[in-house]
Amino acid sequence: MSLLKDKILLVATDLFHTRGINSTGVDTIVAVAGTTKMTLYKYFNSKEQLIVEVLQKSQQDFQSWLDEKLNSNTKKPADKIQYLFDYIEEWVNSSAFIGVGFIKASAEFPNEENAIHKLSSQQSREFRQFISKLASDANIKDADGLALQLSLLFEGAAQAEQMKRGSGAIKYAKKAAKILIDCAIKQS
Amino acid sequence: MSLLKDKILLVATDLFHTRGINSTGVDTIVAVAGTTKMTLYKYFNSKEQLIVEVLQKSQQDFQSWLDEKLNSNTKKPADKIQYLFDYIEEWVNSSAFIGVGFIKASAEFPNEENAIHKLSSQQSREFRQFISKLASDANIKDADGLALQLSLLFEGAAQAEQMKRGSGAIKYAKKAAKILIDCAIKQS
DNA sequence: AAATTACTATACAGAACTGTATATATTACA
DNA sequence: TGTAATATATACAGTTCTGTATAGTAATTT
Repeated sequence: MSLLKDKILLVATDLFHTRGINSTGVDTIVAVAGTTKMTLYKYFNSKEQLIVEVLQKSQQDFQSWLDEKLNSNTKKPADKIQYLFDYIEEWVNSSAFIGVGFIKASAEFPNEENAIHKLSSQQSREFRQFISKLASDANIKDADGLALQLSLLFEGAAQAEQMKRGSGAIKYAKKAAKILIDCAIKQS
Repeated sequence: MSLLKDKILLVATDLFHTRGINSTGVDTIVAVAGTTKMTLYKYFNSKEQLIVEVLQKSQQDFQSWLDEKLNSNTKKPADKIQYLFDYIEEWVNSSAFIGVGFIKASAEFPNEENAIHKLSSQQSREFRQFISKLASDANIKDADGLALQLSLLFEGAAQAEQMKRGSGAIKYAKKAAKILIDCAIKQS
């Protein structure tokens, strides 16, 4: 993988989050990345393709980080869901946090037929399925239902952080998550 | 209030939700509204002003509708919070529902210094305060905490509906809300 | 030394955007 | 009938946007 391609992806990710996707032109991206449009269009055949790769990389990076955190925890797999929001809180409160890509992208591309919207929607669904697996590993009966509820808290908290950085929403999301998990366990 | 101004607001609201704010030009708005740019710029001195008025009207309409629903319920004021998500569900599932304006706007204008972002953030805060009042009317101790949690569910569900219309997320948000409210009452 | 590869520099086509200028038509009212 | 207000039609200035064309530079490989 080229250094410049990485740099462009990095810069685009940051600019898309801080200024918005549609409000960020490729001219700005290459200027900040210290390269030219010719190079950008060598690695990405369109701005849409760049957006797609930014979204994919963002989600992969988050999932990898979260997987590692959950696996480095030596407790039983069935306990992982108990720690999910602790790690999400750590992630949201880290200085590197700039938002959840698929949430912003789905707002900027609301048409359900749009490729970027479809990708966002898929990423949201995959993350919910990931939570659902944690829930079923914990022998929770309505794993899908709990996963949906937790994903709402997650997306709501990310939304709140986007509106006001340092809102502290994630702290209350974590509390709510613990309550909902306890409740789901009791019914299993 | 002019009929044409109303028509422009109505059309802009719809287009902003279905195509995105930045992706909707004023030319498109006036074409769909059946008027001209000269008229649009007579009633709104800039596109930004139009966006602001669209957001304000959307939120006012929703709050009025919700207030009326809650007040037409003859039960004690202290019980209102129990019915909040029933009405939110009704609203989300209605055919008129096209999304929550301030959620989308804050995604398209992520800069916290931006006027539209500030308005979105304020509307989100005001809605949370509205829930908080319902909670304190119900003698809930940590009214602000519960209100924050419920607003996360609300915004998360609206987000989910935006990603996939008819996702059913609101049903599970309602269930989660009832659990969180019960839990908050027990601690009061 | 020649050729290939990676990148830069710059200009531009073509489209879309916000906002305005100018002139004209319609309607209401005195 | 005359005047004012309201809306239309149309053109355009000026900017920004994506994507490409063309030419040149720098480094490495054969």
